[in-house]
Amino acid sequence: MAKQNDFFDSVYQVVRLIPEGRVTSYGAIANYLGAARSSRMVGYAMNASFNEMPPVPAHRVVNRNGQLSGRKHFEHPFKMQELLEAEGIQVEDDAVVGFQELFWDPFSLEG
DNA sequence: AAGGTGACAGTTT
DNA sequence: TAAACTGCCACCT
Repeated sequence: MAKQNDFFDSVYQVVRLIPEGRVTSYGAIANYLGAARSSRMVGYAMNASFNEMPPVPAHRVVNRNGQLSGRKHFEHPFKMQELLEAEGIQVEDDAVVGFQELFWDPFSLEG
């Protein structure tokens, strides 16, 4: 049994479940993992997500305000916005337009 | 081994 | 109202 105890790996699995054209927040992922207090770790995990396989759609993860807080950690500061726009998500002032509407909750999978 | 870091979030001033 | 502070905890050096 592979030890999937790693918090990061758990985060990656959830992030990969984010549908295209949708976004979620770090806190939502942490909450889904039962670690609502570890929301910072979620973002921290994304920093290492670039080395993960398959690649994790980190661009679909924003903070609770819908701001692209982690855009500076991408290849280019604007890469995150481009990826979002490529999926039909409008980004304005480094924030997702209609974030609340595009927000995707991991719990929506269960029902 | 111990301390510092940080792509957040909630609370307080 | 907005801005600033603290808590938080798994990973990294």
